[in-house]
Amino acid sequence: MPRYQRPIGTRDIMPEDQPYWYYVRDRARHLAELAGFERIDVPIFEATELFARGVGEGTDIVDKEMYSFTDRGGRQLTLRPEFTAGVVRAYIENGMRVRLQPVKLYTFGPTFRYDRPQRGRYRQFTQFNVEILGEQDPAADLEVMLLAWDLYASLGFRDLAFQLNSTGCPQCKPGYVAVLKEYYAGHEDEICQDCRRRLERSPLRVLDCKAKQCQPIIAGAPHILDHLCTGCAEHFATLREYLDLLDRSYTINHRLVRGLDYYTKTVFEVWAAGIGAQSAVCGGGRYDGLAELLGGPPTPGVGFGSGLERIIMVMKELNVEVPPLPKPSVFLAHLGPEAKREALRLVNALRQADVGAYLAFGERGLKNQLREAGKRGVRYAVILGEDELAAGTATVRDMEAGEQTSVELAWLVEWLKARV
RNA sequence: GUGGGUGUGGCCUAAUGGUUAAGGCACCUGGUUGUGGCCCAGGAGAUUGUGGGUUCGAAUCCCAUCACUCACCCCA
Repeated sequence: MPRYQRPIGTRDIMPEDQPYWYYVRDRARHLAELAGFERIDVPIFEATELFARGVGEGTDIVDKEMYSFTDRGGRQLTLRPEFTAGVVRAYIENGMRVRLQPVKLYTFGPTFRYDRPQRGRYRQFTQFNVEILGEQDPAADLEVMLLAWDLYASLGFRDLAFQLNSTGCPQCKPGYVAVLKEYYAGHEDEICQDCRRRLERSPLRVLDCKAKQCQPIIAGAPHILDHLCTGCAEHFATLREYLDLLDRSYTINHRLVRGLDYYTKTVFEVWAAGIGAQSAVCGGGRYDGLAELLGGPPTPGVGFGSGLERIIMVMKELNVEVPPLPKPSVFLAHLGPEAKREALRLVNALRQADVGAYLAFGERGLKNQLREAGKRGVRYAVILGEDELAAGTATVRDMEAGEQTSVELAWLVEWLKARV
């Protein structure tokens, strides 16, 4: 056992996995920019208070999953458990309300939750995050959902399953909560311990309880969609109409309530197989009250976060191929001190000409150097020895064909550039 | 935070409680002087996660601990 190990729930992303990461980030970036989203980067840590308020006391994230610490100046800070609170903070702090509205932002980065790790869940994970701030049009909800959809589709996901619900707004949510509580009052002794607690702290969460005994109760529970105010009902109906218009199928999920406090109206998740017991690769929704809650001007917002580790896990499950990362296709072998000097000059000239090249280190036999060239997977091995130097040439070996040709040193860079 | 499973060279795997912990992949060297891959030969690499205990004797049994893993809660 090595003396030092990764902290629990963290991972090393090895070179052989990097092609997935490059590809996914590139696709996400491309699609976001196509839709007019601009990149923003916010700090990895923020004031603890921001998340406590923004995400909400009483949520699991705030109650037991935050990586919090006190810095040397006595400030209470927390590694971000999600992006939205920080992005909204940046919107307010940088006075982005004076910009052309809405402001459409995307970002990537590590995110932290102190959870017990399992398949598809890590303490440090990576999110792709998208937000539209300053727009209440259901078309904004649609845009955000389309981006998620198109990203997964372009990454090779099949049978996309969108789960959709509305959680109402401060106008209608309390009324529904009252109805729900009343309904549950009649089943007090049939539900699980956790749900009894949930009824007090965050009543909507009883709806996604997984305990067996609670299932029949949930099945008979009133639907929030039947209790939305006119505004929320219209918003939801319009969003559905738009989704239908664009042929994006979704499932109305009355039990989808999401774990964070700030959601209003639209909530959605994207489910996928292959990520262990978790099902969501993406979760998001509308949060019209969040900016105000954080001390900013009233600003409607909608967005989502998507976990890249889970995306990549699904891609591997589906055997999605990703393009390989570029690497040199030339290897410079040399025999003798004079040849090594020439190799040094050449490797530099090649790279200046934008031709990737490996240099053989040390002083070794040709056999040894060619073996390395083979293992590095290059197309051409350039051999510089006494004979070549005397003739002012290099021997270029095509490693695939096994054929060699003599090329004048003066032309070598050009010769290789034309072929790689 | 709760529960189950698992820890043997870099990776994968073997070893009825009984010699010096075995093999494969990968790695290194060589198979004559300047030619890779295939093949052959050889080499290096492990105080069996750690710490205790039982035993004449422990990779193997027991306890603890750490880690990994799967699941619950919840989420990405």
